Amino acid sequence: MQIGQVAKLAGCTVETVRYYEKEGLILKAERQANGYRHYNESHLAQLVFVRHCRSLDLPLGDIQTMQRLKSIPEQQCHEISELVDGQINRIEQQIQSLQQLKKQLRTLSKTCNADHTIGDCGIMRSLELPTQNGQCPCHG
Amino acid sequence: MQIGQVAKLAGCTVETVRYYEKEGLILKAERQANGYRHYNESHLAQLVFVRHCRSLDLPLGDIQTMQRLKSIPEQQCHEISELVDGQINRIEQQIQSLQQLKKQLRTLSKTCNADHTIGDCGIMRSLELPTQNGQCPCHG
DNA sequence: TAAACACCCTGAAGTAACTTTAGGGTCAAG
DNA sequence: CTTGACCCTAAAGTTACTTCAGGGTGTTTA
Repeated sequence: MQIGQVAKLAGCTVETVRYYEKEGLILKAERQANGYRHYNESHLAQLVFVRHCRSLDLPLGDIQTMQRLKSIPEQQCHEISELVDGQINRIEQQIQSLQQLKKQLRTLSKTCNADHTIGDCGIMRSLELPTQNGQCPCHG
Repeated sequence: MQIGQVAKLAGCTVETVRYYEKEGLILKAERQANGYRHYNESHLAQLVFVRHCRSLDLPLGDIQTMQRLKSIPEQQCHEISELVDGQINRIEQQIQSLQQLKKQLRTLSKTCNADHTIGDCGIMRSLELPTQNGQCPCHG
């Protein structure tokens, strides 16, 4: 199969497939006589694996590690769960900081609750204050 | 004041200050005889404004717009709240997708709850499945 | 007086994971 | 024989900085 088909089956673009090949995340495709890349089932499996990991936002470096581990199936698997758990922790931290951001933005938004001019706008006034020492409503 | 001081007061690095100048987010600093940048209170105010916006993760483009608006204080301020509300929406979407990610990762993590080898690891097996049509536990 | 040290300068490259652009070749159908 | 759908490469762009290489300035201290 050609790159367009393998990309479609894996749910990504052809550019992404070429990018993964260049970065060594999937094996280099064989070439047809005309120079087009040719893919088989095992290429597709690799690509599906990478995309599955990326759908969980695992970094490409972690995916490389996963693939290395996959090639030694007799080894104990704790490294795998460590990678996944590490990702869970990162995601949780991101959620926390986004929730704080949202709270701050909501507070800020409320300082402009009426129809008025920019010169009188509470949002603008707040943004002119430093974020330290609780001088502004959002970081108060 | 010199760049190191203004950076310290605004809570960022000198590199960031130079970067903002290059990008036109703050006015170009005057230069001393030795070529060092020289800052006054209004430079500091600009920098504080930019850093305040950035602490809310507003994109630099939005901050540019904010500054343009600040220069026409007689205009109605709805554009300001639109920018802030747009940011709130983006943040909320990010939180949503991160929470889904977390759920998927938790589900995945549970498929490896015992001491075993990589060849038998439920995580690895799940990652080999495509994410569409609920064939894997995490995207089921 | 010279060395050490804390500042400052520029321009370019690096970061993550792609995406976009520019410029072009291949192949089947009409 | 041209149109349209495919494929190719290399390089630059995306975001908001950070890091690096290489070098100047200014004060203090031995």
